[in-house]
Amino acid sequence: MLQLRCDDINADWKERALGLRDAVELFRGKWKFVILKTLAHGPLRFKDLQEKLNISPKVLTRELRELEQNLLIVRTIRKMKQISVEYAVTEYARETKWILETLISFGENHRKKIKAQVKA
Amino acid sequence: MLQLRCDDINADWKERALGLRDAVELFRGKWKFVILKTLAHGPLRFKDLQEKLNISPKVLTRELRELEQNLLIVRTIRKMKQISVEYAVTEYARETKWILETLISFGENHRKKIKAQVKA
DNA sequence: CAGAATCCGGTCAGATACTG
DNA sequence: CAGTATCTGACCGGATTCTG
Repeated sequence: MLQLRCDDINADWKERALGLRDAVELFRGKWKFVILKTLAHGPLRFKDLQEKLNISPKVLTRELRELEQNLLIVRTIRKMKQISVEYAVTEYARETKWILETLISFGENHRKKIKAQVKA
Repeated sequence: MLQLRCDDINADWKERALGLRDAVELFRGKWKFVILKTLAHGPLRFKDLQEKLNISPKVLTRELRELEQNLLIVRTIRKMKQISVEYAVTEYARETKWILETLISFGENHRKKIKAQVKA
């Protein structure tokens, strides 16, 4: 929790900034969106993801953990001859699709605007 | 531009991921939202911002530059006895308010969901 | 005043090698 | 197979000092 000073009349939106950060962090970084999209076609194992995305195991592990903690994917272990771990998107992840779409279209428009400005 | 492999049927959303990144980066970090909110009350000089936010000059400079490049603020130099540089939010910044609000409320809901899950 | 330069500790993405 | 361990180099936020 951020410590606020007495003369700080902005306490309310400093709290709101935390909500913003949560949302931003959720889809931040190079991989989260890509992983979600890849799993949208159907569940995949660790190895499959690694090969499809060309990502190092350490990074993949961390990204998967974060997505799991945010309830966007589920991790299920299958005891075969060889251990197999399957990752799948959750219903909640599908419910978040709208905000992803919102962000993407906003981002694309924004990019256009910046480009136009640079030329002008 | 990302290089895509032949077997890659996902070229379209790899491009869309760029839009997402633009949007996410726009309000990322510790300061951008706070600066925008602070300037929403009216233009301020570098020094004012520095004192209000208790931020180091290097970081403040970088954040202001990024916001300026993204057309969210404008920088105007006033030649007084002492040089004075004023920063103000743009109309475009006001137009982006809706997406900030969207992200914030989504983030707050998400936070609640995660907390509830942890307890359960 | 507005910032640039420098130094710092921490985190991040990635490559690589190794383990149960 | 599904990761962990280790090391790297880049970047981030910050403190401090210096300059036009």
